[in-house]
Order: sequence, then C-alpha cells, then structure tokens
Amino acid sequence: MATRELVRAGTTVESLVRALADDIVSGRFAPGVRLDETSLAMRYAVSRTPVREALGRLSAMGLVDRRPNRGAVVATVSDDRLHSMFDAMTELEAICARLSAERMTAAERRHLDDIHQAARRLVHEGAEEAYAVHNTEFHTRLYDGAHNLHIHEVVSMTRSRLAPFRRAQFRISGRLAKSWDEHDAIVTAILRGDGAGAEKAARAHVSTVSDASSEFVHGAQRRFGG
Amino acid sequence: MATRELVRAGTTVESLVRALADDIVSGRFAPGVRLDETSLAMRYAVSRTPVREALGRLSAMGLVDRRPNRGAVVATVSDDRLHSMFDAMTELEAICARLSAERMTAAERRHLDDIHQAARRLVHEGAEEAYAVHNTEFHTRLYDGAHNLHIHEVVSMTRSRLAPFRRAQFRISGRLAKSWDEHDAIVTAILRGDGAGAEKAARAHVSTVSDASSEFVHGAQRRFGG
DNA sequence: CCAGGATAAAGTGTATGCATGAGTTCGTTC
DNA sequence: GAACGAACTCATGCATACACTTTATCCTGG
Repeated sequence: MATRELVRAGTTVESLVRALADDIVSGRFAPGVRLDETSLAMRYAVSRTPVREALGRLSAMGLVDRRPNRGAVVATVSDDRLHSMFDAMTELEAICARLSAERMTAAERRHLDDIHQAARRLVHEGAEEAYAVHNTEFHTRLYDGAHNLHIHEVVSMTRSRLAPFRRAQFRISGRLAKSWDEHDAIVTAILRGDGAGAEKAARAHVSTVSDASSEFVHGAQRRFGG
Repeated sequence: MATRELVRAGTTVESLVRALADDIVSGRFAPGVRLDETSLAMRYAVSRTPVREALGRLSAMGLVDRRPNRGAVVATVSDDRLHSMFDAMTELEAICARLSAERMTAAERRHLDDIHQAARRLVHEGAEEAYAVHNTEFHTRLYDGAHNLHIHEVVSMTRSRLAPFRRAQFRISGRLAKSWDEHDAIVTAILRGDGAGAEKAARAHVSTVSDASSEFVHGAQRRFGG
C-alpha cells in the first residue's frame, strides 16, 4: 500500500486522527476492516506510537472499535444503533429548541431570526452547499441557545457521529424549501417564547430529516455493510 | 512521592485508568493539579507509555484536561458546567422515563415494579447502602426501557461523571422515603403507559436529587476548588 | 532597576526495540 | 480422516531513548 502524505498541522497525532477519520467517514476504510498499527504507521510514514494514540482517540469518538490484545477495526454501526442515534437526535434537538425558547437572550433570538430570514435567498437560488452551511449554523444556534454546556457537548457529538449518514440530505429535491419552512416554525415558536411549540416543531423537523436521510442511510448500510 | 501498588487486572493502562480515576473522584488529586507523566510513571512503577494512554482515556472521559505540549491537569468542573450536567441529567432521565412508558415490554414493566416494591423494605430499615444499589438498578432499568442504545450511552456517561458529586445523596435524613415515593410516581405512570406522566414524575424526581446533592456539591466545590 | 532576549532545564511528542499474548498452522494421535 | 495439541508467527503492549516545545532563569543592555 502506497504511503499517504499527511497534512501536518498541529501534532502528528492530530493529523492522523483527521486523516483516519476522513478515511473512515468517506468509506475508504469500510466498517469491520482491520486497522493494523504497523501498516498504518507505514502508510502514513510515522511510527507506531502516534498511530496507537490516534486509534485511541478514534475509539473514544466511536469511529473504531478496540479490543485489548486484539487490535482495532473500523466501527460497524449497526442498523439498530444508527436508528437509535437518529432517534436520540430528535429528542436532543427537541430539548434544545424548548430550552432555547425559554432561555435565549433577546440578542440571540434576533440573531437566530436574522440568519433564518437571510437563508430564504439560498432556498430560492437552490444553493444546496450554502444552505447546508447555514443549516449547521442554525442548529448550532439552537444548541447555544439552550445555555447548557453539557447538552451542547452531547448533541454536538451525536451530530458529528451522524454526519457521514446525512451528507446527501439536501440533494433530495424540494428538501430545501421544506427545511426552511420547518425552521420557520421553530423560529416562530422561539420568538414567542413558546417552549412546548418549539419542542414540537423541532421534533417534526428532525424526524423529517431522519426520514430524508434514511434512503441514503440504507444505501450506506449496503455499501458499508453495517 | 511513594510508589503506589497497582491492582493489575487486565492491561496496565486499564489499571492505571481505574487508579487515576479513583484518585481524582476521591479528591486525592484536586482539580487543577498538574499530572506530570514522568512522576505518575514513577508513582505507579510503570513506564510513561501506558501513563500517556491512560491520560488520553481520562481526557476522553472528561476527568482530565490536556493541551498539546503543555501537559495534563485534573479537570476543574466549573460551577456552571456542574449545574448544566445536573440540568442535562433531568432532561435525559425525563426522556428515558417517557420512552420507557411507551416502549417497555410487559416483562420489563413487571420487573421494574418488582424491584420497586421490594425496595420498600429497604426504606423501612433505613438501609442507605442497599437502597443506593437499588436506586442505581432502578434508573438503569429506565435507561434500558427506553430501548435506545445511544441515549443509554449518553445518560450512563453523564451519570458516571456526576457520580462523585452525588455520593452523599441518601445521607440526608428522610431522603430514602421521599425517593421511594418519587419512584412510585414514575412506576405508576409507566405501568399505565402514560408517557407524559412518567416524564413529569421523572423530572420532579431528578430535580429533587439535584437539590439534595447541591449542599454536598457546594461542599465539594469548596474542597475541590472548582 | 527594569526590559528583553538568550540559554538551560524540564516535560511532552515521537521513534524504536523487546516481551507477551493471541491466532494459525502443521504434526501427531485416536 | 478428524480432532486435539504444540510450536511458530505476528500484532499488540510496554519500556526506553531521542527530539522538539515550552517555560523559567539569568545575563546583558538600556
């Protein structure tokens, strides 16, 4: 196997984590594939030590499974587990929306509405890439607005783990406009300070996203063999 | 500093993680204290390699903070963060209770009720230790009952991170009986399949626990200097 | 006396070598 | 011919050595 050039920003370990995570979520390393330390060390032209540490971190992220004395493999996300993560995402987003409605400062509400209104243009233009960026920003605002560090951490982690299974989300035609309308319901409830309404709207939104992702997910499951 | 004997079960790293985690949550290593790899290696009579890996895992657990090239320190749990974790715990338990009410199998409902009824005896006897064990079992049943692997993982992690701040919970007089009554409300709602009721009851229960823990927490904050 | 920089000391990051444990293959025996 | 066992191979776990980063101290110049 050819050695791959490593983008050396920060420590070797950090570079390795980025490179390996990318190789995994992009599907170059399929789930279940053995990650042999020596081979990886050669592949990236580093020693085994940083490889070991990188595998440790990826294991903590849930991207690889490690068993003592038996090496590491790319984590296989079972159908069950994947479903449970989408499910959990719905609950967590719902919480953030409710808490945002209850706790956001005036400035935060204004900012949320601002970026939401500005995104209307992206929908008309059909700018999928740009809308995806906006979407991330929008949800991050909800996580921030909940004013709870721990929930923020948990929901961010869940979101990043699901990322590989959501990439194609906005490719589905008409999804952009629907997404904006759903966001609109959330924003409206938050601006009213209506916690229950925001929770309900968020729940509806994320469920839709889960469904929209499911086709892609099943394709991924077939490809990845989870 | 004297070398400490390591309970060598499993790999060296696992033993180190246990030992260090214990030293941290028990307060022997106060938050903010520098964890110098060389010293720790000498202290436990191992080399730096497993110490580094152990620190990495503890960092992933949130027990230590690590900055590149600048070493590791025992994580300081800010007042803010601690509050947010109790807060998050309330939300997560509420979710589990609701989902349990909606999804538990007949056998699971029966088992939950069984252990709950059996615990009545512990209350009368004032068996704090035994009740604490039962309490853990009770809540674990709720996490299982939600039938969601990811939420189970998240709530378990949160619970374990909060563990050091809850230890004195049942020492507070009358807390045992109150706890049982609160559990009773949750069980009743779950047996009825009343999701909203279970959520509400769980929320009330965990809030009380948070309040009950707060005195201890503030003591801990003073001791630990968070 | 203070500020700035060079230098040394300490500690983390990485490489490499050795030992232990798991997995495999081949031989022997039933 | 199949099954069990022993030896061998190879990857992981740990130790040690080296390199680089950070930081503290000291000296020099203003």
